[in-house]
Amino acid sequence: MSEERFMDKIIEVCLRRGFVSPTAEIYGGAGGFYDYGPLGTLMRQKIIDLWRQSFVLDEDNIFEIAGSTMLPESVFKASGHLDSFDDPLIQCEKCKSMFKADDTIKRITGTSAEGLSLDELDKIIAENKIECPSCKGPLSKARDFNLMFKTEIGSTGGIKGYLRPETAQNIFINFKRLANFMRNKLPFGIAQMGSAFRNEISPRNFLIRGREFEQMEIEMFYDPAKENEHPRFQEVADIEINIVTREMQEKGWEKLLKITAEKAVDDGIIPNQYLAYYLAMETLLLKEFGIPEDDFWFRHMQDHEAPHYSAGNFDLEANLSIGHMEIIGNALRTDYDLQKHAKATNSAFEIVSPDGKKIVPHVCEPSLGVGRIFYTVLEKCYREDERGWSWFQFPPPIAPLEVAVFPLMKKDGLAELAQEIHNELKDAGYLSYYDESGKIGKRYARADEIGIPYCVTVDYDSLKEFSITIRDRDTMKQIKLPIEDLEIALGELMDEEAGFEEFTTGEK
RNA sequence: ACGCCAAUAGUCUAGCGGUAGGACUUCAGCCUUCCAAGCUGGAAACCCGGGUUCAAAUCCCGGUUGGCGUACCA
Repeated sequence: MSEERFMDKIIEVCLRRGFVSPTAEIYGGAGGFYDYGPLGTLMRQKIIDLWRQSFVLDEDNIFEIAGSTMLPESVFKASGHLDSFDDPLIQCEKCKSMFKADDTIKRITGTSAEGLSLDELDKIIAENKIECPSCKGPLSKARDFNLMFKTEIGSTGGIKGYLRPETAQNIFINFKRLANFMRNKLPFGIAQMGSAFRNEISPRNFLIRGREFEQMEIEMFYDPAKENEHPRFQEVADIEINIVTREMQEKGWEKLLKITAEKAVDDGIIPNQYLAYYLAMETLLLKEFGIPEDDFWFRHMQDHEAPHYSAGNFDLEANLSIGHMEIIGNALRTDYDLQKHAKATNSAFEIVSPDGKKIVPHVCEPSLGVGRIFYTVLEKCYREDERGWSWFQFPPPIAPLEVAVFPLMKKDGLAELAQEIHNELKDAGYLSYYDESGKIGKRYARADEIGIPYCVTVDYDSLKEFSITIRDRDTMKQIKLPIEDLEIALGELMDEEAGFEEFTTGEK
């Protein structure tokens, strides 16, 4: 029997407390699909909102769109996804290795087998007596191996459609309109948040690899001749980021390279300012989410690991209980996609610069996985200590519920006053939760378990002298305040303008 | 995708041919003047389909889902 995985503890809380559950569970489920429950939805939204604030709304030259998840085949023909996603595969019956059928045939016979049907491929393999390239075992029949979900558009099925395997293509195919909207002035960025779909062979590891996943993405278009003139680079120049270079990977690394964004660009470790800008921004965002800075880093992907469109990826990997997992992809897509779509539609995807030069912009793409970040937050915020129950140390800005209001007991008018305070907090915009059942200690435990940062307790002093008590989730310490100061104090605590310590030492 | 293993209330689990049991949770009430598991009562489960059998949660077959290993993850 294997011992309990850390992930199982996280999954157990997720199921029990309404964070995440499998889709279509009552019908046996559907592998690789998950539903966010009541608390999960609240926290997911906060994660998205924080990304949106710092990556989109705070920028003057970035706007967000919401594109369709279904796109016609022509898009993926042009983008290269059909070629690299839709492969006939053969598997060795003996060693179970899988190979691309056409590649294997070409290697053995020297003639191209691209675009042949499965039957034709099988025929060639049989005629040439091709065996497993690694163990000489017998090969299975060729199987279509389609990583994209395919369907037909329209009742007669005249047009093939696919669920998008990445959100990015919506932006590229809207480029002309978007460039016009952005008044044809580089640099500009288009953001998008939404679902993408990949029909994974075997989805595993909960939210880490599902068949539907959400991405928060920006396509940042810039003039390649000005790749080191990001308008706001100076604001992040001094941010220290963790890097694992290709060289470090070859030697086997133990320590992360910690380097400022500016120095990394100057030293040629990160190819340009646009990419470095986002590595710094992501570092800041993940720290805001409560992920310790030593638990994630940017790994310069080896050439063979990078996607077909990428001229260099620095993927953010997190140190999770199940190993090092890619949480964010950062790609330099160059002008690959725009050129492909321009060619396929027989048009030009260009921006005319002030000096009259025609430029096909290059693209820097930070692509953040919502579910993966969500899961990483759960793992990194999970706590077990002497208090006897598990709890989540969510940073207040992403806590699914922000404050819980309890009457010490439900008699003597305490419940009524507590309910009133709860309603006022809701009116003031807090995600407040009211609970009067059972003993107070149990209610604290319940609140801790789902990471509510502050509990407000109404006791007999509240009736006598209009005071309440705020309990801090992290320290279990309490402070007593006049009721009228509650909203302001909570505001400062939630925005992390004031620490709980300042209140307890009487500085506030 | 292949191989091995597994699936019982919301959660964790006992049972392994003949009335499905516990713990936690939850609900109603009692108790309770600040950190879960005090009392009473209630609700709640054998993954799906087929087969064997007088009788299947239990045995067999298929599927689904999950874990591990290999593979895959542009």
